[in-house]
Amino acid sequence: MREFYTITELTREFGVSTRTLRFYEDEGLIAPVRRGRTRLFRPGDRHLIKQIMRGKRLGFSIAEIREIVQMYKEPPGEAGQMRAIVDRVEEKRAELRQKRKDIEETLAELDQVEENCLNRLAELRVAS
Amino acid sequence: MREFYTITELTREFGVSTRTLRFYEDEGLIAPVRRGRTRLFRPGDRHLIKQIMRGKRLGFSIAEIREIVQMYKEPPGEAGQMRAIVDRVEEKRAELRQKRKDIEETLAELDQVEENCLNRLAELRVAS
DNA sequence: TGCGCAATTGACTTTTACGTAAGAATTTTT
DNA sequence: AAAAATTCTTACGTAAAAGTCAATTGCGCA
Repeated sequence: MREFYTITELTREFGVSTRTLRFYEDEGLIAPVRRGRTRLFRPGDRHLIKQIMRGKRLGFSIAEIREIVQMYKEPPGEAGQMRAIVDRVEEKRAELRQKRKDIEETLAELDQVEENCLNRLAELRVAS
Repeated sequence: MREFYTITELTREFGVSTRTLRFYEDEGLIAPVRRGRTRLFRPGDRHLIKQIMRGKRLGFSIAEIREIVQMYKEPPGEAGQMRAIVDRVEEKRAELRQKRKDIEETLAELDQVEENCLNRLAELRVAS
């Protein structure tokens, strides 16, 4: 695994602009190290960006994505903190399950649309 | 099934404002009938709103949602049109499958987070 | 050492998806 | 009928998530 990535390498890989990655840094989602003023992205940063993109595809806001990635990296703390995290994890899971249900329903309706189209095509073939 | 719903009935059911429903009408997502100037929403409109909310939860933009609901109601046309719709349906399905994959991955990572927390809690209990 | 390219910061702009407020018209309630 | 509530249109405002532009800065290299 490579030690560092430049910002443009990652913009190409993920199909985003440099502005976007810098914006995510401003927002506290990633924290690449610097050589002088130039950002150097490590594999960990790259993986974080992957998680951010996933969150974006699922329609989570930056704030929500921040919450999620913070859960990933929360250091082992005391019991109360642990329980709080477990609770927040369960909340997010509930949201994700809702989204999954929404997807299944939408897929089912699209199946219906396709079937109607194919039936219609069959009719046209008979009629002609 | 009721014949008509008022705008506030639906705002309460779906947890949105009247502004939002009027906005969706401006955007061509719904087209309630009128009695005078007042909007009357039929069951079909209500169902459309349900689909819109699903789209929103999945992070689709208004433009994307418009595309989807238009596929639902496209009237039976000629063969070329049918094939075009089938293609667009397949595109949307691909997007939805990607989202579903994103959900599975996120759920798996959240499971991991929870497990770490529970392990940590167990450790704390032993140590005390 | 001078050139060009990539990277940086900062400021301003844009788009999306509504929120909010004003004022008039209708409808409903008392 | 008068008061209260709902709805309407129109218009301006705003937060989030970047896009765009300008003015540097620094690195690789011929």
